[in-house]
Amino acid sequence: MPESRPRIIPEATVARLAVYLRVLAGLADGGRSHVSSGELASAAGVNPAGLRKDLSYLGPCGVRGVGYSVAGLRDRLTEALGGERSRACVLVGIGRLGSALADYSGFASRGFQFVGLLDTDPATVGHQVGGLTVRPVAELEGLVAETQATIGVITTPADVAQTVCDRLVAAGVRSILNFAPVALSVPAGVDVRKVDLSVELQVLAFLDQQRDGAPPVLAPVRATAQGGVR
Amino acid sequence: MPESRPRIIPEATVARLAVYLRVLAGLADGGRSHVSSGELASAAGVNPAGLRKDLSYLGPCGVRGVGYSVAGLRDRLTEALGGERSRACVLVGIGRLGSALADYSGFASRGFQFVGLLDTDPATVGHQVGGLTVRPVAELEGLVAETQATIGVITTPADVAQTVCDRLVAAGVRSILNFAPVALSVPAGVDVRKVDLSVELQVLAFLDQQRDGAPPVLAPVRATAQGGVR
DNA sequence: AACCGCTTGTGAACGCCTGAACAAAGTCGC
DNA sequence: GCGACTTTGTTCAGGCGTTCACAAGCGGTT
Repeated sequence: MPESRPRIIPEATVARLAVYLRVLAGLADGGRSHVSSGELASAAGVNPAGLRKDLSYLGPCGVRGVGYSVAGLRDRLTEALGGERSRACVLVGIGRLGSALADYSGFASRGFQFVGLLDTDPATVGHQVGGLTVRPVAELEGLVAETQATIGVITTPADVAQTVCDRLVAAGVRSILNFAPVALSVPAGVDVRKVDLSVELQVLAFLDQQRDGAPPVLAPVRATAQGGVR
Repeated sequence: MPESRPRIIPEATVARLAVYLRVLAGLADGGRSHVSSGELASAAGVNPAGLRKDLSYLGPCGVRGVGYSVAGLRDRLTEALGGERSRACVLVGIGRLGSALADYSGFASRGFQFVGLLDTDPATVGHQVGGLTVRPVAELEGLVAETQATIGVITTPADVAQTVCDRLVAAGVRSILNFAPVALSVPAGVDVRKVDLSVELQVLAFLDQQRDGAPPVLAPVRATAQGGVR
């Protein structure tokens, strides 16, 4: 069984696979044993054909005429997305947002465990957040080396995000989730994903304005925004 | 004056315009009067040619041989993205994440003002968060009608997100930012943008594993830093 | 006034992703 | 045991977004 990696999986597909996995976990808790692509796609908010295409990157994993085994597909997706093993994450910048993330149970339940919380503010250092003690950023390098953390989450103000990022990379972190509103530059071999909250709101504001200002037919209106048809 | 909206602006472009606007605001504060597309693109983490194409949707707004006027471009982007006018937002679900968002200064500075915080938990209702008092969700309809809020932010648990969404839409909200890990279904004419934090982490975990497990040539590695958020 | 360098704006090619139609395959009913 | 129905997996075409490359235009200089 050496193969099973014939082609590479597009990043957009990987993101959707994570969504399917979550839906499947819910179905498994509900006692369901099988699902069709149509039902799964409806729950995930995507097109059934696209869902089947996504799953086909993993090789055949359904039964024609029946559908997909909930437990079987869940296990295969879990393995494809990185396995069960817990991944150590370091969080830098324990403000309001950082505290919320440190407490967010949705991470721990998916195998992501925060092993260190760092901040520069002496008033914050020492506090307990989500079961961990906030430590000074000076301990960043030692903490990463000690815990073998592979993921860094940056929730600092924009002006120090690049510096923090550089230190994380130098310490060995190769995956970074950035909430600071700046474009981080990193060497090749390091992945960055950016979440920009105010940009999301601004896009909504634009769509709102466009709707009001241009009543005549504009873009071909999506029949359904996100959810399933019928 | 004939409106200058000959073509529609792709959503991906709109998201980047918001980023450019933020960079320009920083440059204006720094006293800069002009920028080139190369410098602006570098600061925003995109390709210079793509940036020029994005800006071209607004019509010619630069001077050849010189670059873009910082203040002029900032004003034009501001207008294109919805103007200066403040937009009223309602936030439902005042947990850790909701509280963090209610306090986030990045929203208010861009014209987004929370006019109502709602929660079901009696222990949370009545608390002061970000200068507002948390109110029970029963007041949702009245609040939206009274404040003419156009944007709703959902930070509730997944199982009640759809119900909250339906009530927001029925009350008149036409733009929704969803942090709950479910696909919301809405009628045509309502826009939903979804932020899924655990999916972001899971994509990073996948890329990490792929790097370790498949040393042979994979996808053409981006030379520059920022992968992008589609 | 004309030239030259610099930067924008745009046209075209490339690649990726999405959405729909078709064939393969397995199961249920008789 | 055989036929028909259901559902997957795949193939094909279409659209969208991104990238490269070049012509057009403006300022400064001689």
